Amino acid sequence: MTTRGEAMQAEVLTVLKSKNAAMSAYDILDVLRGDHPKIAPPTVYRALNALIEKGGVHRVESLNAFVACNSQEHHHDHGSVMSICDDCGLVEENAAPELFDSLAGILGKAGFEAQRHVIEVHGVCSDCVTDDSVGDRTS
Amino acid sequence: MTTRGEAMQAEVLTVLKSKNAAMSAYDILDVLRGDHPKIAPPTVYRALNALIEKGGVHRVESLNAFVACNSQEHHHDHGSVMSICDDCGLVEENAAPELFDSLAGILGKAGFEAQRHVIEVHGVCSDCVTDDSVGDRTS
DNA sequence: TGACTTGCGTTACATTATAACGTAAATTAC
DNA sequence: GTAATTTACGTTATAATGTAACGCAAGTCA
Repeated sequence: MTTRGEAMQAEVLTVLKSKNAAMSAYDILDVLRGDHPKIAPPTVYRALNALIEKGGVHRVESLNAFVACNSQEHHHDHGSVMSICDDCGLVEENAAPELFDSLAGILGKAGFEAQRHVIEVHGVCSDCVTDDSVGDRTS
Repeated sequence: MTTRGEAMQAEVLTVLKSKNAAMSAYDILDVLRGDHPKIAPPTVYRALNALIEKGGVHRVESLNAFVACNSQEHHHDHGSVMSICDDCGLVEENAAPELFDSLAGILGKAGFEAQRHVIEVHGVCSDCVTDDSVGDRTS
């Protein structure tokens, strides 16, 4: 195990944390080009994959994008539910242990052995629900 | 409302139904090129989108692919859980009404108004769990 | 039949992601 | 300390997925 690459991972994580919303790999790439004019996609994808393995970043499958995992408690063990506001782009993780129990029951009955859970709910966050205005979508 | 395009939708659905697994839009495209040598991506995507609206096809977000909805009962109203076998590619829909109640509770507390649920569980299906052999993955 | 609407086919391109290769950095052996 | 080894990084190139936009053909209606 080396420590090479961790500098880049830290930079990517900083970029992601500067937003509450998901960013595409190419969004991140554009930001990083400020400091690294010659940076290329594989560098970003490698950093992202390393961060995902460590649990510091989640991939949002339904957006083909990435978010920093800001939750103090690591509910990765039980899994978590992502809520995605389609209005402002806010992405949040919600703990939901009983939901995973329920899932395990349903799929276990079918003889399915679960390994990875993708639970992403699109909708409108509390801020945007009460906000009459429209078109606030970031980007 | 016109009936144009429904022929293509029917063809796409037939292709999808010929597999128990998810297919990418370009997989479908390749099959359709047999009968339609000059077919292009937008034709396939338009047919897929129309089929998805009607409920005959689901998009698998975590695979960037599509499956025919083979369930007789339409649990789309309550939503459904997709199980995806990473070994053989099998994709199945599982009814899970109590799970959606649980989700509604969790997100409702946070003030989130859900509109679309993406619930996809990757793992190994019952056939592949009991099957010692490996590398059976279709494609 | 002619005016109008709808959406299809096509071209071109945008977006997302990875294969592959040479090399530089870190590690280990000596 | 230096050579051998391993690791993974940067780079180039390309693959895979998805869509904008335009002109025209099919259907609709007067």
